[in-house]
Amino acid sequence: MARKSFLAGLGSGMLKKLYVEDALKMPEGSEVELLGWIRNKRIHGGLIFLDLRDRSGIIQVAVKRGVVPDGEFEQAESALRESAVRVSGTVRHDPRAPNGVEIRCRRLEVIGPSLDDFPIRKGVKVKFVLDNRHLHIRSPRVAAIMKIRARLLSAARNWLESRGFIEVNCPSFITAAVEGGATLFEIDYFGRKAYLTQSSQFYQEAAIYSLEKVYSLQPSFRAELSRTRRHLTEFWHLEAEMAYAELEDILKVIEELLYAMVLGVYESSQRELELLKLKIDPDAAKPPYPRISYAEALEILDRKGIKVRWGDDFGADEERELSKEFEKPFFVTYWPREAKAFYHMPDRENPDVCRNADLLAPGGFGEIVGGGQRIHDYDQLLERIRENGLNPEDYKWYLDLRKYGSVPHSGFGLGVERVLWWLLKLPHIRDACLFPRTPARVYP
RNA sequence: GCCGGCGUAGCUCAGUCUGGUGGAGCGCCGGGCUGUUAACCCGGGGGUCGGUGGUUCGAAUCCACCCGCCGGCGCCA
Repeated sequence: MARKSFLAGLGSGMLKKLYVEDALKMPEGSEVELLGWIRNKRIHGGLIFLDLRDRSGIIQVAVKRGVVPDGEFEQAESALRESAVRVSGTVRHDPRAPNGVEIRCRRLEVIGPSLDDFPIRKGVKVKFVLDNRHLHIRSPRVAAIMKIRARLLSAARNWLESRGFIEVNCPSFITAAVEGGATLFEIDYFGRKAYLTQSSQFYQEAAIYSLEKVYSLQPSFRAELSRTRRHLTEFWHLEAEMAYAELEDILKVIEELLYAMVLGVYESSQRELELLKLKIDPDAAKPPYPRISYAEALEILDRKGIKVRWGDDFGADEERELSKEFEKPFFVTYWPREAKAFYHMPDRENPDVCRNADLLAPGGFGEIVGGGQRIHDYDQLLERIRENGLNPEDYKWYLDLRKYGSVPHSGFGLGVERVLWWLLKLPHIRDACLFPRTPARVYP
């Protein structure tokens, strides 16, 4: 990398060379220059303590009158929280400093002053934090979650690529529902009705006839007025589809992938997990995962005194109770036809159930992945579309896929924020997003 | 969509039951302070009490409607 960056014209080398976490590890007496933000400040007359934050951590900077030029001392005195500063000085190992290390400042420059008192501080309420999310994301906790999120996705991509899946990018504007009509965001597409996609599944099913094993990672949109800690209106959807694959094949992909994601976070993010006061046990996500059928799930619930009518989906209570029975994520397989979407493949022996599965996380977190085998026969798919009261015209191109060399295939969709929510035991799924979108919130 | 809660200073809240000139802590501003850890001490400014209408001599407070957000359910990843 060229040291003379495009920023060089702005001044004496703005390019950042050192992060706080590195400075914390440097030997006594090292000369350093740090660029960051003032997280907090304590003034004692001729001595000021700054807590300097950057993306990697926080370090105390001691600014003494007489040691730094007077003008710079006064700048430090008047700088409000979250002012951006450049400081240079000497690393001192001092037990009086937090973490035992501080910078004795010799030069200080306010690069970007805070024009107002920074509104985010400890003790603010949920509404205020969410209204000021654009400022709140500066907190070390949010930064840690976002770093982990990036590594989780990176691990997922690496694993899928290593298994021969090819990434595809699918449209977000669509004309027909994948799941059902009620949950689509309708938009005006130059006078025509269009919708925001709720899944890329159908496009991936098309793509397997070209690329055989594909995946995509992009947002899906659900116009559900769901006020719960596990719903977003916009969420990142990791979906994959494989040609020549039946139910059990895709279940193996799901469990291996999830394990790779958990392992990826475990191996890359100990610092962040520590900051979040979390311990991850990768063995608790190690395949194989238990597989219970929908029918078996009903029996378990029945033994616990919870009656579910055959054909009904599980509610929040049922999922929670069921997930208490398992230490690892577990599959609930072979759902009744009437509980699931039309494209799921009915089972050969028992056509009342589908060859599909939901993956539920233990500890009451509920569904994080849904998937299964798709109908690949033209007539069977047409029949199921009609049975569901849908118009085959709306699914013309999707049906077309069954007319030219159709093969058994399976796929799944994984909710990225759901996985993070479960893995990091977050209080709310919105904590897994930089700027969450919920029914009541599209700002900031 | 349904059930519940909340809305008073920049923030966190008290005051509402029982109507009578709006308060505290923190932040901010001014002063002091050379080892703090959410520093501390002294002083100061700061409000359409979510909105509209009503009752009343008088409404943050009582009534009606509306708006916004939070928690849960249903639905889903």
